Parts: sequence; C-alpha cells; structure tokens
Amino acid sequence: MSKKQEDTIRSKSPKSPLPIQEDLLTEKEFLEQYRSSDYEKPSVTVDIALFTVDEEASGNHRKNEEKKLKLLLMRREHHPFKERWALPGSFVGMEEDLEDAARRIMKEKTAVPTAYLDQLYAWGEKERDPRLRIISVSYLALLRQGCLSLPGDKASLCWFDIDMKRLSNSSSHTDRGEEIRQVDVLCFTCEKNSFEVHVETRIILEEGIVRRSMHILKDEYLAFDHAKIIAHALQRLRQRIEYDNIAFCLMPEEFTLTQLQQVYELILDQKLLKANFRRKIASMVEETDNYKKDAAHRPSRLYRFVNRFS
Amino acid sequence: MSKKQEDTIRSKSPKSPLPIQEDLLTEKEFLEQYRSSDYEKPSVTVDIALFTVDEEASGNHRKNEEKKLKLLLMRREHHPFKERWALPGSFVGMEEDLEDAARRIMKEKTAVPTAYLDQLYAWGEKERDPRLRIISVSYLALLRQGCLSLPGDKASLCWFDIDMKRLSNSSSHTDRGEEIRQVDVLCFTCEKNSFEVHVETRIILEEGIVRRSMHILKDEYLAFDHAKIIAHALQRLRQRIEYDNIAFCLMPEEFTLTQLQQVYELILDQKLLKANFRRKIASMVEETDNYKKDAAHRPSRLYRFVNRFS
DNA sequence: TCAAAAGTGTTAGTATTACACCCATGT
DNA sequence: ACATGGGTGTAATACTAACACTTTTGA
Repeated sequence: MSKKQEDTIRSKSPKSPLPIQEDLLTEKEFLEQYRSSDYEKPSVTVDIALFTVDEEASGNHRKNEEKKLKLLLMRREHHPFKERWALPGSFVGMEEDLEDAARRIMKEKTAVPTAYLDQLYAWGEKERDPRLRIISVSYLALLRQGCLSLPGDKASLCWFDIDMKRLSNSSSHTDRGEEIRQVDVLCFTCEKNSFEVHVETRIILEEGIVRRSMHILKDEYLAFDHAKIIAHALQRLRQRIEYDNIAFCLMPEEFTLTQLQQVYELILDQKLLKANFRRKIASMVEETDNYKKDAAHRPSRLYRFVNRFS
Repeated sequence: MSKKQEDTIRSKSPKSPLPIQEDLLTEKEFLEQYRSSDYEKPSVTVDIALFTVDEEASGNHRKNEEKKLKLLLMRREHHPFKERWALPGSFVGMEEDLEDAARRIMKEKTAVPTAYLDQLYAWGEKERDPRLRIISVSYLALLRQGCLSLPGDKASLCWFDIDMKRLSNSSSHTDRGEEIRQVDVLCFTCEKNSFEVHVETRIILEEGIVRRSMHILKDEYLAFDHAKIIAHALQRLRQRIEYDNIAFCLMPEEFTLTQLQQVYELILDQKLLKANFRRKIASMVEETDNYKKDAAHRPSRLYRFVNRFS
C-alpha cells in the first residue's frame, strides 16, 4: 500500500480500507466522490444512566421520610440478553447530534424535563454486543426529586433502588509495578426484583505505563456491559457532587437542608455531620420565608439554591 | 409503525430504521437474520491529543533549562481543511476495540511507549465534518519527557509548544437563569508556525436545566472541531494533575523536585511556591542517592515516585 | 565574590472534624 | 413529658499561603 493512500482522510484503519484517490481534488470534487457507504462501520448507540431521588414515607409520623436513589432500567423483550435489564438506549440517527439522541431518548422514556445531561464514556470493546459491532456512548442524566412518573405505556420500564458499596480495595506492589483493585457491589431493588452485581475497577502501572479498566465479576441480571456503565455513572456522580455541585439537579425548587444532606449521603454512601454539612454548603443556598411544618417536630426552614456554579 | 417494531433491538432512531421482525426467535436465529449492513451508520474515528514535556537549554549556564508543554499535530494534505493542522487520528477498525485503535495510532505516530492513555470525550455534532457523519472519540495521551522523537518518515507531523490562558470569565444572572462564559486563548508555536485560537466554554442554567457547551470563537489554523478537543484536553489535564497525580506520566524515572514543579506550573499555568509545593508532593516521592550536578549552582537531589495512586 | 538555584523553617489564616448543646413541635 | 429532628457553638486539628532565610555550587 502506498504512503499516499495511507494518509487519505487522516490515516485509515487496517480493516476498513478507504479506497479513494483524492490527490489534487477540490473540496467540492472530493465531497462528490466520497461515498460513505463504501466502508464497513460500527453501529453507534446512546445509553442513558438516568437517576433521580425519591422520598418514601416512613411508618412513624415523627420520623422523616426515607430517601432512595433511583435508576431507570428497561426489561429486554428480545435477544440478546432477553429478560435481562438494560439502560434505556437507542441507535443514533444520521441527522441528530449525539446529545440530541440522548435528549430524544429522555423524552421517550420520561414525562418531565431532564435537569442534567452529561456524557460519561464511549464503550468500544469489540465483543460488548454479541450481534454486531456496537459502540455505545453513555450519558449520565438526572431528574428532579418527585419526577418518578413515566409515560403510561412503558410497561417494561422500572425504577430500581440502587446503591453501591466498596467491597474490597487492595493495592499491591510487584517487581514490575503497582496494582490497585477495587471491587464494588451494586444492589438493585424494585417491587418484584432484587439482585446484586459485582464490578472491579483496576488501575495497573507496569513499566511506566498506566492502564485503567473495569471488569464484571458477577452479573446474572443486567444486559451487555451495562453493569460497568452503571458503576461508572455512580463513580462520576460521586465526583460531581463534590466538585461540581450537581446535587441541585436532583432537588426541587425549595427544600430543607436535611433533605439536601440526605441526597449527599445517598450519593456518597456515608453519613455526614449536620453542623459541618451546613457550613460547607452555606454559600450555595439562601433562606426562603417558607417552612415545612407537617411533622411532629420543629418545622424546618426551606432554602433555595444560589451561586450554583461557584 | 407498530409498537412491536419500535422496540426491536432496544429502541430505534427515527432516521435509521431497523426492519427486523424478531419475535420468538432464538438467539442463534436472531444473529443469523441480523444484518448490520442494512442500516445507515455514522463513521467512527479516534483522535488523540498527545502531550509531552520538553526541556530547552537556556543560553545562560547558571540558569535552569526552560520547560515547554508540547502537543503533536499533523498537517492535512487533503480536503477538507487542507493545509490546516489536525490531531492525529484514524477510523476505527471493525475488529479492534476503541482503545486498541488509540494505541495503534500512538504506535504509528511515535517511537516510544505511551505512558498514559485516557478517553476524553465523544464528539458527535452532526456537522462537525463537512463530508459525512463522523463521530470522533478523543483520547488524552502522555509521553515521558525526552520522548519527542518521531518515526523519520512522518514529515507532516509537528510538535507545537502549547499554552492556554483564560481571557475572560463572565457570569451573569438573567430573569430565566444563570450563565457562565469562559474564553480561553490557546497559543500554538513551532519553528515555522505560530497561531492562536479562541474557545468559549458555556455553562447555562435555564428553568432548572443545565447545559454545558463549547464554541470556537476564532480559529483559522486547526481542522474540524479540533480546537475544542484540544481545549477540553488541557482542561482535563489540569484536573487530573491535581486529583489523580498524572504528572508522573510526563516525568522520567528520576527527576529533581524543581523539574516536577515546573511541570505542574506548565500545566496549571501558574507559579507555585517552592516550599509549599514540596510539602504537597512529599508523600508521593522518595529520595534517591543521585544528584544532578552539571549546573553552576548547588546540585539538586534526584527523586523517584512512590505511592502514585494515593 | 556572586548569580543562581537548592533546600528548610516560621507564622498567620483558613478549613475540617468531632462533639455538645439548646430549640420547637405534635402526640 | 418526650421523641424527633431543627438549628448553633466551640475547641482541636490539619491544611494552605506567604515569606524569609541558609546552603551549595561553578564561573
């Protein structure tokens, strides 16, 4: 193969040759000659890890409601992975931006506007779909609390309670380098179903080269590599709540500071001290004149967000 | 279109119909019937923002060498964007993982092993390539200092000095929400060329919905949306050097603490105080018994990394 | 002797952590 | 009265930023 050919259209991959001789073409001629259907291509899908927070009444009237972190999953009706649970997704249309595809899916699956939508990762292992080569671009999406409702006809959709806990965290030094392995357990629960998945995150340093990878250790209920995507989404959620203050995308317009703290605790999966938490978020919220006063204890003031991005 | 058809293979996009009737098929039958070439698909490329650090002797023997952050660009020989500079990239082969494609490109363009390779973002605006629909998955890659050499035949490749400075940073409150606009200036310099590009990052909050986007304000020298990719890569580099300690991927095996500080200063684009910097990184390095003693001042001890991931 | 950089110490201010305490409400 | 959560204060500690100073080398 000539050098000239190799550099055609950036450089080409060995398996999808681009047999175009384009030297000395004008841009117009080039475009006319270029035929995109000449080459084999992977398919591209968008998959969405959609989270929200839900309040469930606790039996006791004195006690506060309990909060749950929720993830939307879809039961697959067809092969492959028939009957397993998958993230809502879709192929990307030729005439829509990647992000438009994500918003389209959100509209199809939910009744309310998406508060937050951010790209997570492009999953491109060649064996991740047994049918054909599919690259999936995953998104992290958040709905405000109290937006659990779904369009009525989507029987296969289900909101799962989800939580992720670190099962083990080992780091070892070998003669050739260092290695960290973290195993996370993800628990999924809804009315009829409850299951558990184990995902390992590896960071390996060998001869000065860093490699990071994720592996599914145990999963009999989720489709494709969606266990990895979900674990990755939860890890991102934890980062973003600390550095980028995305908690406000999960909160209603007005809220109590305890409700806000509960959301932090849910996502970080750890208890926080009230006084310290309030000092930490003080500059991001402002008082309203409203109170939440139905419970059998001192009414709590409602707050709203200000300076979300500072 | 029937509901049944719509749900075929997750759900489909409106523009690339999947006319398969797969009810009641076994997985094997399904795979035989499924023909991936039946649908129009976007092309997928991988583009790499490859950085390294270079030391250039300062005229004065007393003074230390000057450090530069380097980015590898490739002059396009063909339309579109002929003569402009682009990130090295390639189409993704049908039989290679996304990350394999990235490693393949690295091998083609560089003579030394990549110390660090991490996915940045999947760029999917439908007009980003004037020829056809191309989705580009970009990677951030780092080479160790002293690895500037390229395979001899790649005349179109060039290492540019690069630096990014914040030009403006405005936040405004409107009646409908908040808005932050940050303009960054990227300066590119190599022997024969020198140019400047302006990229704006917007974070807009409107009616409880957050949108983040990047826009090219001024660019006559880079191809496609690569100015955005490069700005994004530099932003990521800044985050990662603070939280994930990726500086060590740019350093040689042994180095002086001043060299390490210079790398931090290059990437963060700000001066740091020596004493404070040393306390901060103290737990990540350990002394060796070697010294760098060629210069006309007190010789400095060489260190190496330990606990890179803590 | 001097320029240049290596390397260390001190202090003030700020942020983080853990804990203790009082307040307001409906039952 | 009391269970429950709302709300605040304090003290110990750790971290950070800024600056000043001493040491070592080759020219």
